[in-house]
Amino acid sequence: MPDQRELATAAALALPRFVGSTALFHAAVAERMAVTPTELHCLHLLHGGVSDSPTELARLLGISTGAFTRLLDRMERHRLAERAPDPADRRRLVLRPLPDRMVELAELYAPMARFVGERLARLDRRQLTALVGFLTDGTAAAEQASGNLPDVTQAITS
Amino acid sequence: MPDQRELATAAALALPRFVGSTALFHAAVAERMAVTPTELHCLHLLHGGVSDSPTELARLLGISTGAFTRLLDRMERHRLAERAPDPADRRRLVLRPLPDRMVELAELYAPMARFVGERLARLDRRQLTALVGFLTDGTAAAEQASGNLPDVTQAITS
DNA sequence: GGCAGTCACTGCGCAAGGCAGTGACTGCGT
DNA sequence: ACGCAGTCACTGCCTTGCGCAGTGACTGCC
Repeated sequence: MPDQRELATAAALALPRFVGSTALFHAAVAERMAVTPTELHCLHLLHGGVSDSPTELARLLGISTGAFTRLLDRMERHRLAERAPDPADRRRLVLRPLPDRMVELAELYAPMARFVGERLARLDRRQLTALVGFLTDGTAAAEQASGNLPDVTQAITS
Repeated sequence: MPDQRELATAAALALPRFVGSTALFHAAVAERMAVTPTELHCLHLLHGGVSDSPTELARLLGISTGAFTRLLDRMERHRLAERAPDPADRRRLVLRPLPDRMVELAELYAPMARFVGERLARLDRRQLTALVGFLTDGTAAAEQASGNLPDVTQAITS
């Protein structure tokens, strides 16, 4: 019977592996759809309503706006998304996800979606709250940490 | 006050964002160390004792063995790891992580490590158990699903 | 003792992405 | 009103990580 401390250590070790294997799964799905992982990632952001702005999406994907233009070219060619003019600002674009290949996508994600669904259904309120809190705060922490990495040339700020 | 169902939905939505932002954070750390994200990922697997075999690591990283050879070249050049002959099988190699840049790495990870540590310390046993279970089972599910994706050409298996 | 299988490795080609520059457009300042 | 700095998506050019297919070295099974 593991104590609190051992559990925390186990969680800290399991976390990076989970992220790694999940990323690999995404890559496998992308390959099956004859699409790059970045395209798939962008499609998720688009479909999730996170943003529809090229510049913002490029930032979230961690690529330059130049690279994002080609990414969009590919996504249109693969019928994943489409460009639309922004009536409020003629410099900008508004991106829209296309439903074309969503069925295919949902099918590929089905096993994982089922796993997540079943696993979450087994948790009680307190456990779910903890999980959601950890994930959302972790997302914010990761985003903030990405843009504000400590200076490795300095000594450790004990 | 969200009910069980809303919490599960929130978790399902928060999960991919967490994975995405974490991957982006890793990429930022890698860039700071003048190293590719794949090198960093490999170093983690190596340092975590997951495996020290080139073929196995290539599989875990999702790249070919040929690409892994160049990856190793870079990692040796960057003083992240080194090759060593396997005395039991002269075809094989045994890889060893080098401690050289570990301090730098730990420093870059410090903010996230601190966040994770603090967040986990706030959870009770039941919550931690749920989190660890979700992560470990999720890792296994993702690995299995990667190698066994459903066939999208077939009709939906209602 | 031969032989299929596996190991790390290599030449070649591809394509995703960075960088720097471009034209179109915006809104602020005077 | 008008210029001007800033921002938008976009475009050549280049680098580079990776896949593919083939190679020599080595293993263990008949």
